[in-house]
Amino acid sequence: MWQTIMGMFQRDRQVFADAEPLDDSYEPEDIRERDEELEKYQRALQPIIDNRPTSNIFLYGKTGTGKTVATKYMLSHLENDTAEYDDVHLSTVWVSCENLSSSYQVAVALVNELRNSQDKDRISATGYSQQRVFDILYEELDALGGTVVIVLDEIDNIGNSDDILYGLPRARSNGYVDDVRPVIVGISNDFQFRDNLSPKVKDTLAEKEILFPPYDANQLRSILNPRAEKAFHDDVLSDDAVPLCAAFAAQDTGSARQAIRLLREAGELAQAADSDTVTEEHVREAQDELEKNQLYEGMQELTTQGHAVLCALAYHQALDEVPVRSRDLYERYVKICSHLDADSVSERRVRDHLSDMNMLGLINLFERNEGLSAGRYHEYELDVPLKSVLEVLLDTTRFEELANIIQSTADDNNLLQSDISDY
DNA sequence: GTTCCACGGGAAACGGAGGGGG
DNA sequence: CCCCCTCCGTTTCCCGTGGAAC
Repeated sequence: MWQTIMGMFQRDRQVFADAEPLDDSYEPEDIRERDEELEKYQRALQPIIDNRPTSNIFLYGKTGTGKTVATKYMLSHLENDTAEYDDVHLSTVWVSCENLSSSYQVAVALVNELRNSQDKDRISATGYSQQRVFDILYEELDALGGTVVIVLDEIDNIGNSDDILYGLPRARSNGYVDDVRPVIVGISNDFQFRDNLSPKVKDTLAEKEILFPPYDANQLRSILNPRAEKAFHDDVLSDDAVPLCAAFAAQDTGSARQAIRLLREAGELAQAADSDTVTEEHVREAQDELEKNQLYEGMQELTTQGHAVLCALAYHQALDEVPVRSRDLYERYVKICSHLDADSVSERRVRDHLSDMNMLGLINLFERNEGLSAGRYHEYELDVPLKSVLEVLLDTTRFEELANIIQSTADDNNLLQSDISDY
């Protein structure tokens, strides 16, 4: 496989002039294909300049539709422009709720964000009561004064623990804060987030909504073109590279992020192959590569229980006993757990793990219904090559031995041959 | 139309690991 | 020291559902 090569790191021919425009954190100076949304956004923020009461603003749209980038753009303009007016005092706080699953955690993150900018001590993520954290938060906000724009990115992560959205807009009318006017900008990937909020929150949360629809292929091309021009040397990109990236991304998610990653990956593949141009073929390879990585990461991030369930399914796959119904899979799973000297979870919980893995695209599910006494049941099989599951399991502590057993079982049944060719 | 089954969503609760604060 | 807080994966219930067989 891998061998040391002399001059392994010698500089390749460069296809990239400046890869930064293809980075996730790159902020373009103009935002394309979002004129209507930006105009609405600007109107929604206007009252801040006019010193009028401002509604909270919610942006809805799937990932990669420009919500975050539009917000960064609007806020930096807003900050610049408020500097002109002495009577407008504006601060902004930005919290990404990506890993925060409750209002409590969001409140802690907000406090820490506010304190961080003033070099005060952070507070820990557990230990306080919720009300205590909210009180600390109100104190910090009050100390800032003026208008504070609070951006809660990926706010749908908090699910139905939405107290923070009740508390913040009412902080002033409830007398928790005196000198500060909070404006919440919520960014959500989930269109139904609003509908699932509790009724008391819906009542208090006067909001303006802005929808960010997915991009189509034409729009993605228009977004990619200026970045591609900056990122690559002249004449490196073949004419069909950008349109193909746009087409793939438009078909799948309509996400600009996906299109950009695809283009970067294609560039990296072309560079690695020491090619002068980035071709259609490189884009196709990049698409495969990214898909594979996503599945691989999905598998690695499973919990021990998830790995055990996956391992059980892999065993059935190696025995060529697929699709397998969950009750048979469960028996295998229990045996695997006792072999590993690990606790086994209930059948109900195993079904949850299976449905998680189905969501990740790791496994296939078939619904069967045999009526009267056989009833309704599901059957499962792997949706990724057995070989790649084994690769992950071999790398996972506690599972190496089992992975080897499964591997030799699969070898006996000649089930790995075809997988190698698809992979 | 009725009957039957496993599925899967939901709710409540648990327990042990994070950590307050007096 | 003790009693308080939240979090997470889980258990243990309950219940509505689809659809072939009766």
